[in-house]
Amino acid sequence: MENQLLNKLNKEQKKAVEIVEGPVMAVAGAGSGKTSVLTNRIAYLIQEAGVSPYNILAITFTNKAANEMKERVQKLIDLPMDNIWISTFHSMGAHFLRREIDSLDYDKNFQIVDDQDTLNIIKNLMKKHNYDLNTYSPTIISKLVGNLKAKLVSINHIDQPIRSMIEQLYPLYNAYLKDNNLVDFEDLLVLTLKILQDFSGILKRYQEKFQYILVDEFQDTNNLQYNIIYQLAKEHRNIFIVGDEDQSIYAFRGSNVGNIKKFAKDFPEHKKIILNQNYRSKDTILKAANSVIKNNKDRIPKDLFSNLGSGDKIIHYKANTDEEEAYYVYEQIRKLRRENTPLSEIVVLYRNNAMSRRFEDIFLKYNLPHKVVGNLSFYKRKEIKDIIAYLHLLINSGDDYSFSRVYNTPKRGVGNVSFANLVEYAEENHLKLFDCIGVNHSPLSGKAALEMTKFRDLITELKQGLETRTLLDTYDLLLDKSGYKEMLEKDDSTKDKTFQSERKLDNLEEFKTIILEKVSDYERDISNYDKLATLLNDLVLHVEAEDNEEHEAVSLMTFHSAKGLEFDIVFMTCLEQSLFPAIRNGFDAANNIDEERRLFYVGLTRARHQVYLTNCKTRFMYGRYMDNLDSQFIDEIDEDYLDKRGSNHVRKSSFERVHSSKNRPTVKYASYDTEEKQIKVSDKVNHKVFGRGMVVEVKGDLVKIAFSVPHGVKTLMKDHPSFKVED
DNA sequence: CGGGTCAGACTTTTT
DNA sequence: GTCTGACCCG
Repeated sequence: MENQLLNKLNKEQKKAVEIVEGPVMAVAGAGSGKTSVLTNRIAYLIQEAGVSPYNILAITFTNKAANEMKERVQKLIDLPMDNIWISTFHSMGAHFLRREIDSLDYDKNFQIVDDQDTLNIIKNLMKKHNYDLNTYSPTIISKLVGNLKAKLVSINHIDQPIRSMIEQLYPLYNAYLKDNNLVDFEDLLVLTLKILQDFSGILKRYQEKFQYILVDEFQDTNNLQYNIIYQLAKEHRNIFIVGDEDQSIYAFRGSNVGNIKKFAKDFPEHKKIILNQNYRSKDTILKAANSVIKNNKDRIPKDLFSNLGSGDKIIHYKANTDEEEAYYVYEQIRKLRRENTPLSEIVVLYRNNAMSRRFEDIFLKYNLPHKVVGNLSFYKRKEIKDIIAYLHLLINSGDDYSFSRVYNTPKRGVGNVSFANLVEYAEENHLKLFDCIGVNHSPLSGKAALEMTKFRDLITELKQGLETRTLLDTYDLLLDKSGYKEMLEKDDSTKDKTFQSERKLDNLEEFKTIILEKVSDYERDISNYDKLATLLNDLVLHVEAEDNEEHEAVSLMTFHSAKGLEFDIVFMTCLEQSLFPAIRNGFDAANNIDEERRLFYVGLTRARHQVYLTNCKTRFMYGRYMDNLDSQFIDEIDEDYLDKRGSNHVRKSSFERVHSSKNRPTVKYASYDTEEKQIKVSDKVNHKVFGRGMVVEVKGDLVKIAFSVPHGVKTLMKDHPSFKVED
């Protein structure tokens, strides 16, 4: 049967689904139906080719994508697919290690630590070994350690004196992890690869298991991930990769577009399929996007096209101030809403999270429903991490890392001195911290000893009662008896604090929902202990509980988080040189610009119907005013596809193109200012330092401006860049 | 030991 | 402008 799995696909897409055997590389442009291809291919493998789900490994970039893919495949076929592995690299690593890590002499119940934990561990190690935290930034050190581990950088490339300190610290860090049975995010990949490389028996087993491998977003894989895939696929060679070099936006965290070329070399017999018919955007948008992306060097030319009609030009609006920019966006959205565009089909994109505030303020002020996507993760909040640490202690009281996090949260009157004594005692006697409480010759005395004993008894009690209570009851009891809840409830010294405490209490309540949702996914007949252990494991990997709130609201997010999404209307905001492209002092400028350009391209290609580009002349940010040039990317869009609006159009002739070779941060005043407005009495101005004021006198080149208290009347040069006349 | 104050930072992000 | 973290003092 020429079946349903294929009949909605075009010729190239069909090919990508039907070639079952051997390596296949699909170059899939934005909006070319990549997800359909992947899901249909998995369904095809199972239903048509008769491959067992057990033999399939599909790797996606995020957990969200993995869940979506599972759902979509399940909709396509009737067969059960419980034992299929559709996951991210990291959760795959976690699964794999749970089964195989004992070959490296770790315990199978290892705990995964996240970046924040890593940073804390490194900070503590640095303190312990008397490194000055001001001379060496723990953040940078932990980044370097991570890079070192992922083999992104060799120790030889690190300059002295940091190099020798890392040479000392790196082994200590690894030893700390291993001693405490901890595994960091990097380890999930590093150790997986190590096992695959060092234990041929294990490798063979997994090669046999994963006879069919699919990898999404291949341009975002790093070298470690590539090698894992290579090891698994090199025998059966049924590997299917999808990628688009133009959408590679994660080089800053180690992804390597070069892996696409590497694949071509390692699997020379591969078939290549190019998907460049776009089913998302109007043609004007695609042409604009093509005109921008073609400026990238070392790129295989590829133009997207669509049959969805040409559509309207891209609108560029340049405002005077950031506030005005946000207001413009609001006004346009209001207009769109009147024309019946659903708010959920509108997105506002910005380069970094700090830029969301202006839009939030205005939207809030005018009551426009909106949601800010992906700011700070729920799981990174202090109260959540604390409570998770408590739960870890219930699983394993010898978890010194969790112990140090919460032994004195809430305050139990156990300070640094007592804790240091405890640590020393534990080290001398080769004991876990928890087991040093209440022993003979205890290192603790007085209040500290008493409080720690209570703490120990609480954990022990809850641990023993784990199977006799429901997990929720245990959780409630924990919040209650640990004093954590009380700490937040009584915390009312200032109004602001009360508000924050309430939010924290809310979050802790919300955590119950997560427990319920996650646990309901697990098999019924496993013990509470196992449920809790699995839950904690899932949480570190940020396996999100489903978000069911499909509010009718405008989305606000960074360009990065928009990847993989699509909207009718896209606002690309804050498009100013040095903000986007974001220019970071010094390194690797040329490559950076290319990556920034890809990010811009990703932004454009999110839109189905209409793109708005906005920016402003003077932006107030980080407590400073700055005047930047227009983003060079606006200028790279072919003029035919651009509609310039607002009183501040940039005249192209005077537009100073900023080439990558001379990219200095342009926190200076734009040279292409619009038609000179003659300043006159009663004009309102906005001054960098003095704020708003009004012109009271014009005399030759000088003006007198009245500012509000405490500044008063100032005499200034007429066209001094420190102030602007407001419209 | 804990609260209060002041200096410094401040892309992007998933796991 | 806002948050975090180091440090000082009661």
